[in-house]
Amino acid sequence: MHRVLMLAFPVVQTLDVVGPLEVFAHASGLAPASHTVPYELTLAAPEAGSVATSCGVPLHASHGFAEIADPPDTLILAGGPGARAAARDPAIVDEVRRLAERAPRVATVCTGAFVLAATGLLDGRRAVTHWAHCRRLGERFPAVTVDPDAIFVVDGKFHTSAGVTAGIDLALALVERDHGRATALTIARELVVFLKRPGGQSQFSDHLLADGGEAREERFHTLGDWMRRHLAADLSVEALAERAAMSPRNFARRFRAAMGSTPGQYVQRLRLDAARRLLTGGDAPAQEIAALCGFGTVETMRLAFQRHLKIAPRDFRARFRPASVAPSPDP
DNA sequence: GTAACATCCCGCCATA
DNA sequence: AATATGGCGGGATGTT
Repeated sequence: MHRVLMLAFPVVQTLDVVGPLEVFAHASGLAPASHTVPYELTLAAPEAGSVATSCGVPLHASHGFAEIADPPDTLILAGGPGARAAARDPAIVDEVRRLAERAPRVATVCTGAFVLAATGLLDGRRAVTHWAHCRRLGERFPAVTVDPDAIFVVDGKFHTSAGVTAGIDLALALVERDHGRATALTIARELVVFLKRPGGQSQFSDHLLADGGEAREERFHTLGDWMRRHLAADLSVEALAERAAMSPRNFARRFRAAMGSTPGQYVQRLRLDAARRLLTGGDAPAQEIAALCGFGTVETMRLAFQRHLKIAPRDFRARFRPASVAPSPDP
């Protein structure tokens, strides 16, 4: 059993936390062996109560770092709003160093690189972080060589990655090393389609986590959280604007600036996300799933799947259902 | 597959 | 003067 531990500072529902974890979670679901699961996932945060496990992957949440006795096989440091602050907290940095020194493999996503750099373990090594923070990383940690153009950088056992999609790429690379190219490609096929438009240009790109969202735009992130839990509600721009006490025009504009995608795109993504989890995670009828996720009809859901994933919900369920539930997997 | 219909969302500009 | 906001038009996109 390969243990993967992700540390987040703190956990919010951001893609740099969920994305890489989902890669490993799907790898677990695709395990051909019947008894062993290739990855055991744990998510931890420095403050009790800040762990969110609602992202649809099986997580064993633990609070605080000090109680984690044994270093994992792979240690991942997530980025996000609190990462740069965590890098200034000596207690947190000490705990991270203790784990990172002994873990055979260490990876960072986005601004998670700041925490790793603060431990001193990156001194004399090459690294990368989110493009908007590369300069700051180099200034704050002069002993680290920052490569601003890289998507992800591997130096010894240390892996650093740029933005959100880069974190997913990095996780895929680790899975590929562990289980081969075929497994990694199968996972990529499922995940990557969510991040690309049919034409190939990036739809939900790195600036989802761009700097602006550190505290000033907190309201949009909490709204996004509410939306995730109320997919069947009216999530039109007009309704959301009213909830945020803004005019529709201004709401749409500022939502885009804060979240990196337009309200409509964001809603669509949340609904597809929830639907594909319900499809692969249980056997509820499509009609029920469509209703739960806020698709007016099963036909609407079908079109949305077809448009964004190039596959019908029925086929999606058949293809990605975990091995333990599948009738008979064919090679 | 098509068509009618609804909603989204971005540029432009006036206003605060 | 400079910036944020709100209304409008209408092509693009999504829904039924």
